[in-house]
Amino acid sequence: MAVVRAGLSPERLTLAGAELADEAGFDQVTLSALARRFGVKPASLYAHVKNSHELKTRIALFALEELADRVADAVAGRAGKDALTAFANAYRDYARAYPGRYEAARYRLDPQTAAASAGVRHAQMTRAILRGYDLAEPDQTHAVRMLGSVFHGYAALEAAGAFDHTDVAAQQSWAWTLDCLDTALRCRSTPLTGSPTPGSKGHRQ
Amino acid sequence: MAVVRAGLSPERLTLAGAELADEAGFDQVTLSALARRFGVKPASLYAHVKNSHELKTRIALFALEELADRVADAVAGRAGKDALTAFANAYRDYARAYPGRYEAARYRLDPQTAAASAGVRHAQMTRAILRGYDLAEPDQTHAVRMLGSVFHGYAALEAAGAFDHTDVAAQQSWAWTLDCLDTALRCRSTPLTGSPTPGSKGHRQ
DNA sequence: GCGTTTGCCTATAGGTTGTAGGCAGACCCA
DNA sequence: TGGGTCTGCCTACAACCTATAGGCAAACGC
Repeated sequence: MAVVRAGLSPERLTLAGAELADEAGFDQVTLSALARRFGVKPASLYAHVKNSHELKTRIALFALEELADRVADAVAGRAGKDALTAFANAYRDYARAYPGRYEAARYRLDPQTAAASAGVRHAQMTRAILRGYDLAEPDQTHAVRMLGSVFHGYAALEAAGAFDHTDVAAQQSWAWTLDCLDTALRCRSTPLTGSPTPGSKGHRQ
Repeated sequence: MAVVRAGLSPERLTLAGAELADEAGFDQVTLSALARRFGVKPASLYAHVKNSHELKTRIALFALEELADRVADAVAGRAGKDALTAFANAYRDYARAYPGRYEAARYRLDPQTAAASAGVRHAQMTRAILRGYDLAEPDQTHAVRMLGSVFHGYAALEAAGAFDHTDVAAQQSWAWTLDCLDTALRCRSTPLTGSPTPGSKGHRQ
């Protein structure tokens, strides 16, 4: 019987796990299922990943990185509302195209792992977007959190099917929401002179 | 040996499951763990709940109901921004006080179960809040989704510890966000007369 | 008191996690 | 080319969770 090695590696396991997550859900990502996918016994995987938690952590880090790359691509060369929209769409599109990976990206990481993850790039890019809105600290931090909440919340609710029961397209609500955020952020901008009137267009860049 | 019946019932199992979720996380809610909590064998629970999925569904429905009750209490007799803040705080406070139940409330329900759940009350109450902002359809639906996204997103990110790394209190960002939402919604209101505020592109679908 | 129902039990099977140790092909070097 | 080592996947096993089937005794109705 020709014994052919499966060619396992942490990277291949991570990628296959991400694919499995997209197909069956992140909670279905198990070492047994992954072993079946490679035509291998479960115990063999322990030579490449320490345990189930490490595998999931690797998938989470991979997804965070991939998402950050896409967002970075999307916002390159854009500013203001244009950048906000590009960022938001890249985010939502990823969550829709790769639901399992997106779910993985929300896997709880221990603090130091999180600090070394692409999660920090996400925060940095969000701050970059906000440069177009002239927000001083701590308002900028507040805005980072608000945007993160909206993006994640929308993706999560949409994925959960929460928008399926009403006959209004999720796409339209998304556009409306982004428009609303842009307006709100411009209202909050701190122009060098003049009164902060609602709807002031004092954002540079 | 005095045989004392444990007094199991679907309701007691649901409540105990909710408590277990708050203590150890919703993913740790297992029939075995629940059986241990009652000093009973796992198989005994199958006389009261069909399987693990049904138990989790019951906990989810319970949490949705409980959360809806709290929100209803909070918004009673309030309107406008006052109501918005009360709604939002009731929501966030619940997520912080009962993280496991809140997680359970996001458990994926099949469509008809969801339609019969307290989830519809949540949507109705959100619409009630928005009566103070004079939004015509489909803007009202858009706003319902945006608010839901922010509330859920903020609770989820906060629970995940996403706000722990920056030295700005989550409470302040929360207040800022609510203020921002109030402003944005007022900008979007459709007064009987007067010019649309800058930033609104007359999106009436 | 008798029969039925209720409530939890034991026994059992299958699936997933994780550890320990074995074996053979692949690789390195002389 | 041959010998030694390393690598990669294996079997075996123990523990835990889910789920089903069937048993037994207390509780209940009359």
